[in-house]
Amino acid sequence: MRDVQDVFAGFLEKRGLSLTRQRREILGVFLDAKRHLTVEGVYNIAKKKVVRAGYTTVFRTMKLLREAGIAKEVNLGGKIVKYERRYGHEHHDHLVCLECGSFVEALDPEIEKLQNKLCNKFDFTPRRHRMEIFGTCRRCRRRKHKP
Amino acid sequence: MRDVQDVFAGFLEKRGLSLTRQRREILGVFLDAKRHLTVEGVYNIAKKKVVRAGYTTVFRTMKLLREAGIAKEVNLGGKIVKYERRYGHEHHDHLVCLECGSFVEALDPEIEKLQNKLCNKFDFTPRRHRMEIFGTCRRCRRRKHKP
DNA sequence: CTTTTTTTGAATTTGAATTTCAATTTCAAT
DNA sequence: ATTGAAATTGAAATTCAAATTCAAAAAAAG
Ligand SMILES: [Mn+2]
Ligand SMILES: [Mn+2]
Ligand SMILES: [Zn+2]
Ligand SMILES: [Zn+2]
Repeated sequence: MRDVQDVFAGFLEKRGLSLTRQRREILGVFLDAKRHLTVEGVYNIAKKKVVRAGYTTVFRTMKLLREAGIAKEVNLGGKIVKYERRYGHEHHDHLVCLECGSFVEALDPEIEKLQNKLCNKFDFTPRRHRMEIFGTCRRCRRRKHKP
Repeated sequence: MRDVQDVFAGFLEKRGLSLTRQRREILGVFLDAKRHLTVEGVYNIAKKKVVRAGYTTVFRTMKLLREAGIAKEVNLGGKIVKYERRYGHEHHDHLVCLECGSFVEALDPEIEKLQNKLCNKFDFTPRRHRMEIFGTCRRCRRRKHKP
C-alpha cells in the first residue's frame, strides 16, 4: 500500500525524523504480515531482509508506527503486546478461541451504537474502546464432539 | 461478608489446602478494599495487619482467590494486573477515564444480548468477555471547559 | 571535506511476575 | 509429649519482555 508509506513519511517529517532504510523495511514487514505480530515476530522477519534491523530498532519503530496511527496494540489474553494494522483497517472487536488461540475480527454496528448510548448515560465522552469475547471456535467445538 | 469466607474455605478444602491465618487475612484485606487492587496494593495493606504476610504469599493467595472465583483479574489500560471482587459482584464492563484514571462500572443487558447474537453469527461459543471504553469522565471534561 | 545531529543496535537495566528452596508451621501418628 | 511427613511461608533468585544506555555508524548541515 503506497499511501501508508506516505503517511509514515509525513509523520516522520512532522516530527523531524527521517525515513531510514530500516524504518521503511520494518514498515514493509509489518504491512506484509497478515496476522497480529509481536515485536519479536516483526524482528524475526526483519532480520532476514536485505537491510537487517536490530531488535531495538524494531521496538522503536513499532512505537513510531503506533504514534503515527499505522499500528495498534492489541492484547488478546496473554501479557505480550501484539500489533495489528490500523491504517486502512477499520475498528473491530475480537472473538478469541481459548483452545487454539485463533480469533475472528468482527464488528456489530448495533453494539457500537449502544456503547455510545451507555456512555451518554454516564456523561462520559468515549474516545476508543476494546471488546473481546473469549470462548470456543467452531472447529474446536467440533473437534471435541466427534473426534 | 461471611459467605465469601465460606466459599474460600470450601474451595481450599476441595483442593486439600488449609485456611491459614495469612490466607484469611489476605482475603479480608481484599474484601475490605473497595477499589481494584494490585498484588502490591494488597501486600502493602496486609503487611500492617496483625498477621503479616509476605509478598509471595499475597501473590499466591490472590491466585487462589482467582481460582476460587472470588477475585477476577482486570486490566484497565496499564500493564500491571489488578484484582476486583467477583463473588457477589456481577459481571460488568468499565468506562475508564484517560485523564484521571477513574472508572465507572456499567452493564447494558442489550449489549450483552447482541454479543451473544454476534457469537452465533460466527458459530462461536462465548465463555467470558471483556469490554472497556476509554475516554473522558464528566469531571475531567468540566475541568477542561471552565477552569 | 568537516562538523553536527540523528540513528542504530549490542549490551545493560528495569520491573513485575513467577519460581526456588530452606526455614517454619501444622497436624496426624506414635 | 515426641517424632516426622506434609503443607506453608517468604526472602531471595530467576525469568522475560519492555525500556534505556551509550558508543559507533550514518546522515544531514555547513
Ligand atoms: Mn484485529
Ligand atoms: Mn470493576
Ligand atoms: Zn479454536
Ligand atoms: Zn476523569
